[in-house]
Amino acid sequence: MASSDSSEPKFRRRAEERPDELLDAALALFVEQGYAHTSVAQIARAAGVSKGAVYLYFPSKQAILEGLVQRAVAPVAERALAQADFAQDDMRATLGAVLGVILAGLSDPQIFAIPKIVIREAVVAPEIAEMYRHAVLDRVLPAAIELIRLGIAKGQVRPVDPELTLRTIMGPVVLHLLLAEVFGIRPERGIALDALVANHLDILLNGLFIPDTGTRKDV
Amino acid sequence: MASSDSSEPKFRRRAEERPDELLDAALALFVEQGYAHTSVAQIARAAGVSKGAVYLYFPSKQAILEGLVQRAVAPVAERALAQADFAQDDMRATLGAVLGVILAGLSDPQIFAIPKIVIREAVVAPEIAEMYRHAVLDRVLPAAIELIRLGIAKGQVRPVDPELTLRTIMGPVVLHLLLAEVFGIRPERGIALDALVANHLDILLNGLFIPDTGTRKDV
Amino acid sequence: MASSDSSEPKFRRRAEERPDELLDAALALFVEQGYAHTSVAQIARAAGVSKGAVYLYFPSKQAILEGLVQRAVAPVAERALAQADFAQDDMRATLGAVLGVILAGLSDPQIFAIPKIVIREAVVAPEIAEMYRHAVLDRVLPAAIELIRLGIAKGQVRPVDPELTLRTIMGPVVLHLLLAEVFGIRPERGIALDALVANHLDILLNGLFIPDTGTRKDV
Amino acid sequence: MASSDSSEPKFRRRAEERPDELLDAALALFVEQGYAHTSVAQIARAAGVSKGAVYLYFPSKQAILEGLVQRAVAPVAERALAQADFAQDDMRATLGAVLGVILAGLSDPQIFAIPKIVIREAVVAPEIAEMYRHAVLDRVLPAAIELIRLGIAKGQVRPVDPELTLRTIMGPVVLHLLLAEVFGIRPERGIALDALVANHLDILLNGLFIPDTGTRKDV
DNA sequence: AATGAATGAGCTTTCATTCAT
DNA sequence: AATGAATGAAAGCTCATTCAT
Repeated sequence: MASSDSSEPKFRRRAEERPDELLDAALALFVEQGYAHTSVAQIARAAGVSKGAVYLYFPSKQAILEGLVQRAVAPVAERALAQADFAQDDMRATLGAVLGVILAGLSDPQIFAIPKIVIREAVVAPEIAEMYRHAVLDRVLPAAIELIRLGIAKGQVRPVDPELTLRTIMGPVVLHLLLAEVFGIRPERGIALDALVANHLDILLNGLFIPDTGTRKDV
Repeated sequence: MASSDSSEPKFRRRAEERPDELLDAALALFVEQGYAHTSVAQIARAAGVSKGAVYLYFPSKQAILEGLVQRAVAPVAERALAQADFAQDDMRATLGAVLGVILAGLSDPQIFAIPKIVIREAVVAPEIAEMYRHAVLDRVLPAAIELIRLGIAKGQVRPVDPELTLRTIMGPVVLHLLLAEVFGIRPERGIALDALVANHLDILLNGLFIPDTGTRKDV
Repeated sequence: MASSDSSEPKFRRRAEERPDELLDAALALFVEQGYAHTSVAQIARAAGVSKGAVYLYFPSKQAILEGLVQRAVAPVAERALAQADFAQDDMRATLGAVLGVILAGLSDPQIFAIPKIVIREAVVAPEIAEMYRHAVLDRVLPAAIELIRLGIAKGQVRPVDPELTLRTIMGPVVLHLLLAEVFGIRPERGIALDALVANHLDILLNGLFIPDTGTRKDV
Repeated sequence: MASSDSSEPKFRRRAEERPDELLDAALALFVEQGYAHTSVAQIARAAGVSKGAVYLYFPSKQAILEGLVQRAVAPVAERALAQADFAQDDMRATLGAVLGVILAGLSDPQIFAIPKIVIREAVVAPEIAEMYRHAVLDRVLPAAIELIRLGIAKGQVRPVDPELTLRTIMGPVVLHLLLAEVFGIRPERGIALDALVANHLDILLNGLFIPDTGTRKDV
């Protein structure tokens, strides 16, 4: 406006850091108490600001949740897509890698909290589920399905239904975390994600059953 | 207003059936709007009683939810355990039967609603998750695990980790329903539960991959 | 309730009187502080109930204002229309009667408060002005205009524009009250509504000016 | 702030014009949304300054409103008094001229907005009504009353009550604008201020009624 | 002279729960 | 056994005003 010195980044109070601080505070509270039972006042208090200040950065409580999803979502989508790219060589190695990345992501409670909250709120705030779907699922799932399809085309994977097989591949991970996080049901050795993946991959590779006639690959 | 609709005989209404009617009303509303966004007044109205009457049968709103879970939980446990009992003969047939029963149950929205609500409220009301766990999971899961263990012992199942393998068996079903119900993501042909189970069993039976050396059993 | 004596009007807590009590309390506060500066809590306190109880009878704060307008409006419209009916005989007597009724109504602060509030809120809540217009103005003004038209047809009134003349007839009353109520500007003798009407009618009857050539009716 | 002689070449913005720009912005917003529903932030934004800057020129939001009234008030009083001065010759012409000026003024929405706002806020901020009264009404009304008194003394006006007659003269204009601006009630031909004044003057000159014995002056 | 981040009191509204009837 | 009027403690959100920069 005036004339010259406008290019310098003004030392704004905390304007830069505040949104992230608020998201951090909100995430912790949402994880602990759920979205509905967390008040904006609590978030403000936890972030060390006044109630009104929250509305300087987010127009509504729901926008905080949306911001949370957005922030958590971008890196996951990036990483997952990256995995899909170098996927062309060995199907089995790729599968292990992808599952590993996803597990690593989801096993961070800070990140796993997001889909958990999204599932919680989906009934009542469908636009949040929608957002999550657009930002995560609609990117990751088709890529994964394509991967399976590719494996079939290359003769590495049996001619299964790619869409349904995706559920067979990913479902155990989801259930594992669901049982552990929501109901506190964990295998004896603890969450042991690597063991889960190993066991799961073993079955995917070799099937679950021992054939009646013994021409099958050993285990 | 007062004293008009006295056409109905002032027979005492069935106090016995009231709790069930209230649970029915509550379930429908919880499914549609979620627990938090359903008011006691709505439940009362839907059940055709006054707000105060609700508190004659349930000491609190949460008690309604608990009652709901209790009621839904018993038959499921019964049925699942029944399946596990006659399971000893053919592992593969049994697996198909068990998955079929579970799918049939969960694909009824009225029943699937219960675990969905439980997951929603578990964060804030751990005693509900606890109850569900005790009444359903702690009965069904060990039985299923035992089943797998038995299969291994009988030489029908490969020597996998039974606990983790349970997740491989059930996970796809859970994920399938989660994607469909929460995010509206369904395979092209619709929910198609039988197709899911068929594809899943196929993989469990034959593995996902085509072995490099082709001595594998045909399908 | 119990068994037989249901013909008796139940002694509901105060359900019958409450709305009126709330409106009374609201009116007093609106008059004193204006609509915007009166909180629902104040209304509740003034009516001797809890804040929540207000919402048992009115769905919103604005609904209270609307209820106020409705309640004040009906009798005024009735009375004014009644005046218009017996109007056929003597134009001048009728005019005095009508103005008298309106003045009597408006000079009751409880009633005058309503249009004052309506005018205040019209900018921001047009639906309130709309309601007032429908309920009062659209009934009273056309009737008055018709009265003037009739007087012209019967040769009692000079061939003036009825619509505009209505403003000449009623305007002084409105201005009188506006000056008195809003600015505290009153004639020396006080509000003196009868004196205002008398002076106004005198001018309407005899004109304001003395004609240059003196063939005019004496005063 | 800094040390003593810091001769910065920064171009000072026109601090002189700021208050007026703020008043312009505030007026436009007040007209559109009302005082209560206009935020200081909106005014600042509309005037192209920061929220904080507003408080450099006005100590409070209400002070803006007061400034608005002050600014609008002076010219009106000037003009009206000017009219009253050259009024001594012909009563009727003068009356027409004065009403014309007032109408012209009030029919400018920018100017009419001021008394409208004053009326709106008078209940809650009596000092604003007070100010308006002192600056406008207490100057204009006595002058007008004196004019009428003079007319009576000169034998041009019938011996009416000057104070009350003022209401007869001005009331129709006020009512006309009130009906039009607040309730959207306009004569068929539109606001037609000149027609209103013509019709009104006609009645003031010739009375409303046709005398029973017909010795009256023609029009 | 100017900014805009920050405050905090206050608003309307909702609702699980109580209790006089 | 049943009612529904009444309560009161939050909740989300707004905004005039202050003040560090």
